[in-house]
Amino acid sequence: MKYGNRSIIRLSQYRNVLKRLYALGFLKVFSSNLSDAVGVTPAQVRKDFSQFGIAGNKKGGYDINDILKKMDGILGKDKVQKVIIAGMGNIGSALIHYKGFEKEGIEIVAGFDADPVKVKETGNVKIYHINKMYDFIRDNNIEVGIIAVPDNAAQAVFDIMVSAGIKGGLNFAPITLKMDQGCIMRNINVGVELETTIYFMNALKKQDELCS
Amino acid sequence: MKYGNRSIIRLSQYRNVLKRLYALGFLKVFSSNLSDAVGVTPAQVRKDFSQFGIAGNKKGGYDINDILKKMDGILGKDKVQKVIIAGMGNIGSALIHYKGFEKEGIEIVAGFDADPVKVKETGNVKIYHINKMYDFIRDNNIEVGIIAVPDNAAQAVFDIMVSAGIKGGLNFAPITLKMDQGCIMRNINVGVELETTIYFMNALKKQDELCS
DNA sequence: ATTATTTTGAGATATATTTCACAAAATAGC
DNA sequence: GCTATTTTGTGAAATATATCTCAAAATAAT
Ligand SMILES: NC(=O)c1ccc[n+]([C@@H]2O[C@H](COP(=O)([O-])OP(=O)(O)OC[C@H]3O[C@@H](n4cnc5c(N)ncnc54)[C@H](O)[C@@H]3O)[C@@H](O)[C@H]2O)c1
Ligand SMILES: NC(=O)c1ccc[n+]([C@@H]2O[C@H](COP(=O)([O-])OP(=O)(O)OC[C@H]3O[C@@H](n4cnc5c(N)ncnc54)[C@H](O)[C@@H]3O)[C@@H](O)[C@H]2O)c1
Repeated sequence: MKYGNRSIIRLSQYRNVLKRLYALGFLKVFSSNLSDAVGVTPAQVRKDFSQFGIAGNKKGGYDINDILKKMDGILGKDKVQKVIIAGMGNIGSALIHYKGFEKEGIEIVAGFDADPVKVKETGNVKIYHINKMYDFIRDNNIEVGIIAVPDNAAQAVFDIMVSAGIKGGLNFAPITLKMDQGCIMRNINVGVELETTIYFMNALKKQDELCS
Repeated sequence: MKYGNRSIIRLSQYRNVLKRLYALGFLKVFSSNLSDAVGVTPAQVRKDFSQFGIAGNKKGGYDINDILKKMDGILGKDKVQKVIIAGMGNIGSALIHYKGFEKEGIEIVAGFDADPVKVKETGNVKIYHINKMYDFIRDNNIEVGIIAVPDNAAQAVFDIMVSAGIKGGLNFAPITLKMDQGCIMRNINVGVELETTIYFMNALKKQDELCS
């Protein structure tokens, strides 16, 4: 079964909310509760769930524990996913120090950098020189990589990742990586996000001016 | 004129590529060049451009300088956009130290944090205590804010931002902010992005197994 | 000057995504 | 047990987004 892009994004969001609800002691939830929390319509929630084969109880809503299990299955949350990061600058360090991934079953296992000053092979999560990345990926069967190097280094670093066995991950560099099928990278371009937001802010302002 | 969400995102991407091309001395570009660089189809580029009222020359392609001017107009790049950040932890510091926004006409003018240790009212971009944020936004007519505080503080901090005059920005906290019309926040949820990527990686793997 | 080639521009078509609308099921109240 | 109420589940309709196709324009070649 193949699900839509958007549906999977929302699935992950639903799951985050549900885990919090469950931790608070809640046992069931209505589509309208979830829709409020995630910022979509109730119909969207029900449509998504129906697509995922997640069933509720008419009048009784959905059983949180039940649907969390189903979601974990769909998202492949049965095993911890090991992730590496290339580039230990601003973004790379922020990610490697973030405590929030662990409880999502995502473990950052190592960082890599070309700058010897950044290397730190002691401590909790070790930072190695970039020329050790290929072997590390191979030896530890890493499949997920994060690109946090400057744009001009991104493609080269990514190519090494792929040749070593990386199958996907995130790219923070403001370029579009070239890759073959069989590899899935998602771009996070903060600059573009900001520009886009500012555009829609301006558009909204103009619209308001027209109405008044 | 109202443009689609996706088109504006791509517009910002096209613009990034075009600025690089122009810096390299290129004067014109074909839809297929741009589509390669941004990872879309040439038809998509032309459709977007036609929607934006950006015209090219049949056989000669598009004049980079020309269309950059047009894009700047659409994206409101005539003036520098001042931005503040709430939360000077991992993500907040990464953003405030990033040098790449300036050349996009985006200026991070201040950071704010509840932790007195993080406050640093000397230096290039100053970091103030969060209780100075309201006045700062008011006094400096700031309209764009970035939320980089923990999830449980995000809504409260955002409400202060809005009451002081913020009209939009980015939210890195993994929650959906409640807001009225007239305000546009874009969520950047790294955890969700990673989960989604991993899902599609697994889906791709399963598919490959079937084919082989 | 004529012909061949390239590339845009846009209507038509296809696909993806969201919302609507309401019957059917489950529960609660009396 | 019967009735009223709530909420799901899902086709159908609406909207949004992307691709296809090809005539027309611009240029290059001969
Ligand atoms: N920091 C931000 O807020 C921000 C915002 C938007 C986009 N980005 C993008 O994210 C990426 C990282 O940004 P940053 O601010 O962390 O940059 P940074 O300069 O702080 O860090 C980059 C790190 O990569 C290392 N590096 C350089 N070449 C390398 C190579 N070939 N192999 C391994 N490591 C190498 C550098 O030594 C450095 O430590 C950049 O592409 C940037 O454009 C960052
Ligand atoms: N760092 C990451 O890689 C990452 C990844 C995904 C999501 N996030 C999200 O981004 C946000 C920031 O993450 P982080 O890693 O930078 O966290 P962090 O804990 O490093 O930083 C948070 C900062 O906010 C400050 N703060 C707390 N309450 C505040 C308040 N009421 N007003 C002002 N400041 C306050 C803290 O003092 C701290 O400096 C969080 O919501 C987190 O879930 C971060």
